[in-house]
Amino acid sequence: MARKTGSHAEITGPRVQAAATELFARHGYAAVSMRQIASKVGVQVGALYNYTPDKQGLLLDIMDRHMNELLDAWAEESKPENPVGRLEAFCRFHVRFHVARPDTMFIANMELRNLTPENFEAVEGLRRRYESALEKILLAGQKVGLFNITDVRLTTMAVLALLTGVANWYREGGRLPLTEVERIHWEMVRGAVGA
Amino acid sequence: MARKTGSHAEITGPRVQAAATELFARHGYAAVSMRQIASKVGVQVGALYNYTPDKQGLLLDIMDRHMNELLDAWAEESKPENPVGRLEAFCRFHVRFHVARPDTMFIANMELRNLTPENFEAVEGLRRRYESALEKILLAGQKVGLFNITDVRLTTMAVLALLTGVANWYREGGRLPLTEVERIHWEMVRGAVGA
DNA sequence: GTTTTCCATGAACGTTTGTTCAGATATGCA
DNA sequence: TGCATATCTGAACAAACGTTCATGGAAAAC
Repeated sequence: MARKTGSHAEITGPRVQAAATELFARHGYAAVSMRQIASKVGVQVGALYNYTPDKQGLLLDIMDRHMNELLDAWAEESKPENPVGRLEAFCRFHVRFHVARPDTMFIANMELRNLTPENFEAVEGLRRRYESALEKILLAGQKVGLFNITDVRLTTMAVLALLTGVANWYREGGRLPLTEVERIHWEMVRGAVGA
Repeated sequence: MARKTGSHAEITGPRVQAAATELFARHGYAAVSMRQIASKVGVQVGALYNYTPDKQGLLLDIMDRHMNELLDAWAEESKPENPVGRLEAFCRFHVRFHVARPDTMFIANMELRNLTPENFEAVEGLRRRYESALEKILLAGQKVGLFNITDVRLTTMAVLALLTGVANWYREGGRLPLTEVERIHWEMVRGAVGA
Protein backbone atom coordinates (compact mmCIF):
# COMPACT_ATOMS: atom_id res chain seq x y z
CA MET A 1 0.00 0.00 0.00
CA ALA A 2 1.20 3.44 -0.85
CA ARG A 3 1.53 5.55 2.20
CA LYS A 4 -0.45 8.74 2.32
CA THR A 5 0.49 10.97 5.21
CA GLY A 6 4.07 11.06 6.26
CA SER A 7 5.16 10.10 2.79
CA HIS A 8 7.62 12.74 1.72
CA ALA A 9 7.87 11.73 -1.90
CA GLU A 10 4.75 13.56 -2.95
CA ILE A 11 6.08 16.68 -1.33
CA THR A 12 9.75 16.44 -2.21
CA GLY A 13 9.17 15.37 -5.80
CA PRO A 14 7.51 18.61 -6.92
CA ARG A 15 9.99 20.59 -4.87
CA VAL A 16 12.84 19.04 -6.79
CA GLN A 17 11.15 19.95 -10.06
CA ALA A 18 10.56 23.48 -8.87
CA ALA A 19 14.12 23.98 -7.65
CA ALA A 20 15.59 22.58 -10.86
CA THR A 21 13.31 24.78 -12.95
CA GLU A 22 14.24 27.95 -11.14
CA LEU A 23 17.96 27.23 -11.14
CA PHE A 24 18.09 26.09 -14.78
CA ALA A 25 16.19 29.19 -15.83
CA ARG A 26 18.44 31.52 -13.90
CA HIS A 27 21.87 30.03 -14.50
CA GLY A 28 21.46 27.54 -17.33
CA TYR A 29 21.40 23.76 -17.23
CA ALA A 30 25.14 23.20 -17.57
CA ALA A 31 26.01 25.76 -14.91
CA VAL A 32 23.79 24.21 -12.23
CA SER A 33 25.03 21.30 -10.12
CA MET A 34 22.97 18.59 -8.54
CA ARG A 35 24.25 19.79 -5.18
CA GLN A 36 22.83 23.26 -5.77
CA ILE A 37 19.45 21.75 -6.54
CA ALA A 38 19.60 19.54 -3.47
CA SER A 39 20.59 22.47 -1.31
CA LYS A 40 17.64 24.51 -2.57
CA VAL A 41 15.28 21.67 -1.74
CA GLY A 42 16.93 21.26 1.66
CA VAL A 43 18.09 17.72 1.11
CA GLN A 44 21.28 15.79 0.41
CA VAL A 45 22.41 15.12 -3.16
CA GLY A 46 21.70 11.42 -3.11
CA ALA A 47 18.04 12.00 -2.31
CA LEU A 48 17.48 13.61 -5.70
CA TYR A 49 17.97 10.26 -7.36
CA ASN A 50 14.71 9.07 -5.85
CA TYR A 51 13.00 11.44 -8.24
CA THR A 52 15.05 11.39 -11.40
CA PRO A 53 17.31 8.80 -13.03
CA ASP A 54 19.88 11.53 -13.68
CA LYS A 55 20.38 15.25 -14.25
CA GLN A 56 19.32 14.96 -17.87
CA GLY A 57 16.03 13.51 -16.69
CA LEU A 58 15.24 16.68 -14.81
CA LEU A 59 15.74 18.77 -17.94
CA LEU A 60 13.75 16.45 -20.15
CA ASP A 61 10.90 16.39 -17.67
CA ILE A 62 10.70 20.18 -17.54
CA MET A 63 10.77 20.63 -21.30
CA ASP A 64 8.45 17.77 -22.07
CA ARG A 65 5.91 18.93 -19.52
CA HIS A 66 6.12 22.52 -20.78
CA MET A 67 5.55 21.61 -24.41
CA ASN A 68 2.71 19.23 -23.62
CA GLU A 69 0.97 21.77 -21.44
CA LEU A 70 1.40 24.30 -24.23
CA LEU A 71 -0.09 22.01 -26.86
CA ASP A 72 -2.92 20.89 -24.59
CA ALA A 73 -3.79 24.44 -23.61
CA TRP A 74 -3.91 25.55 -27.24
CA ALA A 75 -6.03 22.56 -28.15
CA GLU A 76 -8.57 23.50 -25.49
CA GLU A 77 -8.55 27.16 -26.40
CA SER A 78 -11.74 28.35 -28.05
CA LYS A 79 -10.86 29.79 -31.42
CA PRO A 80 -12.91 31.18 -34.29
CA GLU A 81 -12.82 29.62 -37.73
CA ASN A 82 -11.83 32.66 -39.75
CA PRO A 83 -8.04 33.11 -40.05
CA VAL A 84 -7.90 36.63 -38.64
CA GLY A 85 -9.81 35.73 -35.50
CA ARG A 86 -7.83 32.57 -35.19
CA LEU A 87 -4.53 34.43 -35.46
CA GLU A 88 -5.67 36.89 -32.82
CA ALA A 89 -6.59 33.98 -30.54
CA PHE A 90 -3.17 32.45 -31.12
CA CYS A 91 -1.30 35.65 -30.35
CA ARG A 92 -3.22 36.38 -27.18
CA PHE A 93 -2.93 32.77 -26.06
CA HIS A 94 0.79 32.64 -26.70
CA VAL A 95 1.49 35.83 -24.83
CA ARG A 96 -0.73 34.86 -21.91
CA PHE A 97 0.73 31.39 -21.64
CA HIS A 98 4.35 32.46 -21.72
CA VAL A 99 3.99 35.42 -19.43
CA ALA A 100 2.56 33.01 -16.85
CA ARG A 101 5.52 30.62 -17.17
CA PRO A 102 8.65 32.63 -17.80
CA ASP A 103 10.94 30.02 -16.28
CA THR A 104 9.89 26.95 -18.23
CA MET A 105 9.50 29.05 -21.35
CA PHE A 106 13.07 30.23 -20.92
CA ILE A 107 14.32 26.68 -20.49
CA ALA A 108 12.30 25.35 -23.40
CA ASN A 109 13.82 27.98 -25.67
CA MET A 110 17.41 27.94 -24.49
CA GLU A 111 18.27 24.44 -23.39
CA LEU A 112 17.39 22.41 -26.45
CA ARG A 113 21.07 21.94 -27.18
CA ASN A 114 21.66 20.35 -23.80
CA LEU A 115 19.30 17.49 -24.49
CA THR A 116 20.73 14.15 -25.57
CA PRO A 117 20.01 13.45 -29.24
CA GLU A 118 17.02 11.20 -28.59
CA ASN A 119 15.52 13.56 -26.02
CA PHE A 120 16.07 16.42 -28.43
CA GLU A 121 14.18 14.57 -31.12
CA ALA A 122 11.20 14.07 -28.83
CA VAL A 123 10.99 17.68 -27.65
CA GLU A 124 11.74 19.09 -31.08
CA GLY A 125 8.83 17.10 -32.42
CA LEU A 126 6.47 18.78 -29.97
CA ARG A 127 7.94 22.16 -30.85
CA ARG A 128 7.32 21.59 -34.52
CA ARG A 129 3.73 20.61 -33.83
CA TYR A 130 3.20 23.94 -32.13
CA GLU A 131 4.93 25.86 -34.91
CA SER A 132 2.77 24.17 -37.49
CA ALA A 133 -0.36 25.24 -35.62
CA LEU A 134 0.62 28.83 -36.36
CA GLU A 135 1.82 28.02 -39.85
CA LYS A 136 -1.57 26.53 -40.75
CA ILE A 137 -3.34 29.69 -39.66
CA LEU A 138 -1.05 31.87 -41.76
CA LEU A 139 -1.45 29.57 -44.74
CA ALA A 140 -5.23 29.57 -44.49
CA GLY A 141 -5.32 33.35 -44.29
CA GLN A 142 -2.91 33.72 -47.17
CA LYS A 143 -4.94 31.40 -49.38
CA VAL A 144 -8.09 33.50 -49.05
CA GLY A 145 -6.16 36.75 -49.42
CA LEU A 146 -6.65 38.00 -45.89
CA PHE A 147 -2.94 38.16 -45.16
CA ASN A 148 -0.13 39.66 -47.19
CA ILE A 149 2.70 37.22 -46.69
CA THR A 150 5.64 36.57 -49.00
CA ASP A 151 7.00 33.47 -47.30
CA VAL A 152 4.84 31.59 -44.82
CA ARG A 153 7.66 29.63 -43.24
CA LEU A 154 9.73 32.73 -42.59
CA THR A 155 6.76 34.65 -41.26
CA THR A 156 5.90 31.80 -38.91
CA MET A 157 9.34 31.96 -37.34
CA ALA A 158 9.30 35.75 -37.17
CA VAL A 159 5.89 35.91 -35.50
CA LEU A 160 6.93 33.32 -32.93
CA ALA A 161 10.15 35.24 -32.24
CA LEU A 162 8.19 38.45 -31.78
CA LEU A 163 5.64 36.87 -29.46
CA THR A 164 8.05 34.81 -27.42
CA GLY A 165 10.24 37.78 -26.68
CA VAL A 166 7.60 39.09 -24.30
CA ALA A 167 8.56 36.65 -21.55
CA ASN A 168 12.07 38.07 -21.52
CA TRP A 169 11.06 41.41 -20.14
CA TYR A 170 7.45 41.27 -18.93
CA ARG A 171 7.13 41.24 -15.17
CA GLU A 172 3.90 40.87 -13.29
CA GLY A 173 2.59 44.09 -11.87
CA GLY A 174 4.63 46.03 -14.39
CA ARG A 175 3.81 49.16 -16.32
CA LEU A 176 1.16 47.57 -18.53
CA PRO A 177 -1.71 45.22 -17.65
CA LEU A 178 -1.58 41.80 -19.28
CA THR A 179 -4.61 42.32 -21.50
CA GLU A 180 -2.99 45.43 -22.89
CA VAL A 181 0.24 43.55 -23.57
CA GLU A 182 -1.81 40.89 -25.35
CA ARG A 183 -3.58 43.50 -27.43
CA ILE A 184 -0.43 45.35 -28.43
CA HIS A 185 1.25 42.14 -29.52
CA TRP A 186 -1.76 41.13 -31.53
CA GLU A 187 -1.80 44.52 -33.24
CA MET A 188 1.86 44.21 -34.12
CA VAL A 189 1.39 40.73 -35.56
CA ARG A 190 -1.71 41.88 -37.43
CA GLY A 191 0.35 44.61 -39.03
CA ALA A 192 3.29 42.32 -39.73
CA VAL A 193 1.14 39.87 -41.69
CA GLY A 194 -0.73 42.64 -43.46
CA ALA A 195 -4.15 41.86 -42.01
CA MET B 1 61.13 44.08 -30.49
CA ALA B 2 58.11 42.21 -31.68
CA ARG B 3 59.02 39.33 -33.88
CA LYS B 4 57.29 38.99 -37.21
CA THR B 5 57.79 35.64 -38.93
CA GLY B 6 57.98 32.52 -36.87
CA SER B 7 56.00 34.12 -34.10
CA HIS B 8 53.10 31.82 -33.36
CA ALA B 9 51.16 34.16 -31.13
CA GLU B 10 49.62 36.09 -33.98
CA ILE B 11 48.41 32.85 -35.48
CA THR B 12 47.36 30.98 -32.37
CA GLY B 13 45.63 33.94 -30.73
CA PRO B 14 42.89 34.32 -33.34
CA ARG B 15 42.54 30.56 -33.55
CA VAL B 16 41.79 30.44 -29.83
CA GLN B 17 39.14 33.09 -30.28
CA ALA B 18 37.63 31.24 -33.22
CA ALA B 19 37.56 27.90 -31.44
CA ALA B 20 36.00 29.39 -28.32
CA THR B 21 33.39 31.21 -30.38
CA GLU B 22 32.34 28.13 -32.27
CA LEU B 23 32.21 25.92 -29.20
CA PHE B 24 30.41 28.46 -27.01
CA ALA B 25 27.84 29.02 -29.74
CA ARG B 26 27.23 25.32 -30.25
CA HIS B 27 27.27 24.00 -26.69
CA GLY B 28 27.04 27.02 -24.40
CA TYR B 29 29.74 28.66 -22.31
CA ALA B 30 29.25 26.57 -19.20
CA ALA B 31 29.23 23.29 -21.10
CA VAL B 32 32.56 23.92 -22.85
CA SER B 33 35.85 23.11 -21.14
CA MET B 34 39.19 24.76 -21.66
CA ARG B 35 40.51 21.38 -22.76
CA GLN B 36 37.93 21.18 -25.55
CA ILE B 37 38.99 24.59 -26.79
CA ALA B 38 42.66 23.66 -26.63
CA SER B 39 42.00 20.43 -28.47
CA LYS B 40 40.19 22.28 -31.26
CA VAL B 41 43.13 24.65 -31.62
CA GLY B 42 45.52 21.72 -31.55
CA VAL B 43 47.40 22.80 -28.49
CA GLN B 44 47.73 21.87 -24.81
CA VAL B 45 45.48 23.50 -22.21
CA GLY B 46 48.15 25.58 -20.58
CA ALA B 47 48.94 27.35 -23.84
CA LEU B 48 45.52 29.01 -23.83
CA TYR B 49 46.58 31.12 -20.89
CA ASN B 50 49.02 32.96 -23.11
CA TYR B 51 45.97 34.50 -24.75
CA THR B 52 43.43 34.98 -22.01
CA PRO B 53 43.68 35.52 -18.27
CA ASP B 54 40.92 32.96 -17.76
CA LYS B 55 37.87 31.33 -19.33
CA GLN B 56 35.70 34.31 -18.48
CA GLY B 57 38.09 36.50 -20.45
CA LEU B 58 37.35 34.55 -23.60
CA LEU B 59 33.62 35.11 -23.19
CA LEU B 60 33.98 38.79 -22.40
CA ASP B 61 36.24 39.29 -25.39
CA ILE B 62 33.76 37.70 -27.76
CA MET B 63 30.78 39.65 -26.47
CA ASP B 64 32.59 42.94 -26.16
CA ARG B 65 34.02 42.68 -29.66
CA HIS B 66 30.62 41.70 -31.07
CA MET B 67 28.79 44.61 -29.49
CA ASN B 68 31.44 47.14 -30.46
CA GLU B 69 31.51 45.95 -34.04
CA LEU B 70 27.72 46.18 -34.07
CA LEU B 71 27.68 49.73 -32.76
CA ASP B 72 30.53 50.84 -35.04
CA ALA B 73 28.92 49.30 -38.10
CA TRP B 74 25.61 51.02 -37.37
CA ALA B 75 27.37 54.32 -36.78
CA GLU B 76 29.00 54.12 -40.18
CA GLU B 77 25.82 53.03 -41.93
CA SER B 78 24.37 55.65 -44.23
CA LYS B 79 20.84 56.39 -43.09
CA PRO B 80 18.19 58.85 -44.19
CA GLU B 81 16.83 61.49 -41.83
CA ASN B 82 13.14 60.64 -42.08
CA PRO B 83 11.99 58.04 -39.53
CA VAL B 84 10.56 55.57 -42.03
CA GLY B 85 13.69 55.44 -44.14
CA ARG B 86 15.78 55.28 -41.01
CA LEU B 87 13.77 52.37 -39.65
CA GLU B 88 14.14 50.55 -42.94
CA ALA B 89 17.89 51.12 -42.82
CA PHE B 90 17.98 49.79 -39.28
CA CYS B 91 16.02 46.64 -40.12
CA ARG B 92 18.08 45.82 -43.18
CA PHE B 93 21.29 46.54 -41.34
CA HIS B 94 20.32 44.41 -38.36
CA VAL B 95 19.35 41.43 -40.47
CA ARG B 96 22.44 41.68 -42.65
CA PHE B 97 24.77 42.05 -39.70
CA HIS B 98 23.40 39.15 -37.72
CA VAL B 99 23.05 36.75 -40.60
CA ALA B 100 26.75 37.27 -41.24
CA ARG B 101 27.69 36.48 -37.63
CA PRO B 102 25.32 33.83 -36.31
CA ASP B 103 27.82 32.50 -33.77
CA THR B 104 28.74 35.70 -31.96
CA MET B 105 25.15 36.88 -32.21
CA PHE B 106 24.06 33.68 -30.53
CA ILE B 107 26.60 34.12 -27.76
CA ALA B 108 25.79 37.79 -27.26
CA ASN B 109 22.13 36.93 -26.80
CA MET B 110 22.41 33.82 -24.70
CA GLU B 111 25.45 34.10 -22.49
CA LEU B 112 24.84 37.39 -20.72
CA ARG B 113 24.03 35.51 -17.54
CA ASN B 114 27.41 33.83 -17.55
CA LEU B 115 29.29 37.10 -17.30
CA THR B 116 30.61 38.21 -13.95
CA PRO B 117 28.63 41.15 -12.57
CA GLU B 118 31.11 43.79 -13.67
CA ASN B 119 31.55 42.29 -17.12
CA PHE B 120 27.79 42.06 -17.42
CA GLU B 121 27.47 45.74 -16.63
CA ALA B 122 29.92 46.64 -19.36
CA VAL B 123 28.30 44.52 -22.07
CA GLU B 124 24.78 45.38 -20.98
CA GLY B 125 25.68 49.04 -21.38
CA LEU B 126 26.64 48.47 -24.99
CA ARG B 127 23.45 46.49 -25.57
CA ARG B 128 21.35 49.33 -24.20
CA ARG B 129 23.08 51.80 -26.46
CA TYR B 130 22.08 49.72 -29.44
CA GLU B 131 18.52 49.31 -28.21
CA SER B 132 18.20 53.02 -27.72
CA ALA B 133 19.31 53.62 -31.31
CA LEU B 134 16.15 51.82 -32.41
CA GLU B 135 14.04 53.38 -29.69
CA LYS B 136 14.96 56.86 -30.86
CA ILE B 137 13.86 56.08 -34.39
CA LEU B 138 10.50 54.77 -33.19
CA LEU B 139 10.04 57.78 -30.94
CA ALA B 140 10.83 60.23 -33.71
CA GLY B 141 8.38 58.54 -36.05
CA GLN B 142 5.70 58.39 -33.40
CA LYS B 143 6.05 62.06 -32.61
CA VAL B 144 5.36 63.13 -36.20
CA GLY B 145 2.56 60.59 -36.56
CA LEU B 146 4.29 58.33 -39.05
CA PHE B 147 4.08 55.30 -36.79
CA ASN B 148 1.16 53.90 -34.89
CA ILE B 149 2.74 52.74 -31.64
CA THR B 150 1.04 52.34 -28.26
CA ASP B 151 4.17 51.78 -26.19
CA VAL B 152 7.56 52.62 -27.62
CA ARG B 153 9.57 50.63 -25.12
CA LEU B 154 7.56 47.48 -25.72
CA THR B 155 7.68 47.91 -29.47
CA THR B 156 11.44 48.37 -29.36
CA MET B 157 11.86 45.04 -27.65
CA ALA B 158 9.38 43.31 -29.95
CA VAL B 159 11.01 44.60 -33.12
CA LEU B 160 14.43 43.52 -31.91
CA ALA B 161 13.09 40.09 -31.02
CA LEU B 162 11.52 39.76 -34.46
CA LEU B 163 14.68 40.85 -36.28
CA THR B 164 17.15 38.90 -34.18
CA GLY B 165 15.25 35.66 -34.65
CA VAL B 166 16.48 35.53 -38.22
CA ALA B 167 19.95 34.34 -37.23
CA ASN B 168 18.43 31.28 -35.58
CA TRP B 169 17.27 29.70 -38.78
CA TYR B 170 18.82 31.53 -41.75
CA ARG B 171 21.56 29.55 -43.46
CA GLU B 172 23.66 30.87 -46.31
CA GLY B 173 22.67 29.52 -49.65
CA GLY B 174 19.21 28.73 -48.35
CA ARG B 175 15.84 29.08 -49.96
CA LEU B 176 15.79 32.88 -50.05
CA PRO B 177 18.51 35.34 -51.05
CA LEU B 178 19.68 37.70 -48.32
CA THR B 179 18.25 40.86 -49.89
CA GLU B 180 14.86 39.18 -50.01
CA VAL B 181 15.14 38.20 -46.35
CA GLU B 182 16.04 41.80 -45.54
CA ARG B 183 13.07 43.11 -47.47
CA ILE B 184 10.58 40.70 -45.91
CA HIS B 185 11.73 41.58 -42.42
CA TRP B 186 11.49 45.24 -43.16
CA GLU B 187 7.96 44.81 -44.49
CA MET B 188 6.95 42.94 -41.34
CA VAL B 189 8.39 45.61 -39.10
CA ARG B 190 6.80 48.33 -41.19
CA GLY B 191 3.44 46.67 -40.67
CA ALA B 192 4.04 46.05 -36.99
CA VAL B 193 4.69 49.73 -36.29
CA GLY B 194 1.84 50.85 -38.50
CA ALA B 195 3.97 52.69 -41.06
C1' DG C 1 77.59 31.25 -32.82
C1' DT C 2 75.82 32.81 -28.84
C1' DT C 3 72.27 34.92 -26.30
C1' DT C 4 67.60 36.31 -25.67
C1' DT C 5 62.88 36.03 -26.21
C1' DC C 6 58.68 33.74 -27.17
C1' DC C 7 55.56 30.09 -26.96
C1' DA C 8 54.22 25.51 -26.07
C1' DT C 9 54.55 21.27 -23.26
C1' DG C 10 53.30 18.13 -19.72
C1' DA C 11 52.51 17.33 -15.29
C1' DA C 12 50.51 18.71 -11.26
C1' DC C 13 47.26 21.26 -7.84
C1' DG C 14 42.95 21.42 -5.30
C1' DT C 15 38.01 21.55 -6.26
C1' DT C 16 33.91 20.19 -8.05
C1' DT C 17 31.34 17.22 -10.94
C1' DG C 18 27.44 13.31 -11.51
C1' DT C 19 26.36 9.18 -9.55
C1' DT C 20 26.14 5.09 -6.26
C1' DC C 21 25.00 2.72 -2.10
C1' DA C 22 25.07 0.75 2.58
C1' DG C 23 23.03 2.15 6.55
C1' DA C 24 20.10 5.19 9.53
C1' DT C 25 15.48 7.13 10.31
C1' DA C 26 10.79 7.65 10.34
C1' DT C 27 6.28 6.45 9.13
C1' DG C 28 1.98 3.23 8.18
C1' DC C 29 0.05 -1.08 9.02
C1' DA C 30 -0.89 -5.31 11.64
C1' DT D 1 4.52 -3.22 20.05
C1' DG D 2 6.85 -4.76 16.22
C1' DC D 3 7.41 -5.40 11.28
C1' DA D 4 7.74 -3.54 6.61
C1' DT D 5 8.50 -0.06 3.60
C1' DA D 6 9.56 4.47 1.84
C1' DT D 7 12.77 8.11 2.13
C1' DC D 8 17.00 10.46 3.41
C1' DT D 9 21.88 10.69 5.08
C1' DG D 10 26.70 10.61 4.69
C1' DA D 11 30.43 8.99 2.70
C1' DA D 12 32.74 7.48 -1.18
C1' DC D 13 34.01 7.03 -6.26
C1' DA D 14 36.40 8.10 -10.55
C1' DA D 15 36.41 11.64 -13.77
C1' DA D 16 36.68 16.23 -15.26
C1' DC D 17 37.15 20.95 -14.07
C1' DG D 18 40.05 25.74 -14.26
C1' DT D 19 44.41 27.20 -13.40
C1' DT D 20 49.60 27.24 -12.50
C1' DC D 21 54.36 26.57 -13.49
C1' DA D 22 58.96 24.56 -14.16
C1' DT D 23 60.98 22.98 -18.24
C1' DG D 24 62.31 22.74 -23.17
C1' DG D 25 62.95 23.91 -27.83
C1' DA D 26 62.88 26.95 -31.67
C1' DA D 27 63.31 31.25 -33.80
C1' DA D 28 65.06 36.28 -33.64
C1' DA D 29 68.58 39.40 -32.36
C1' DC D 30 73.11 40.46 -31.79
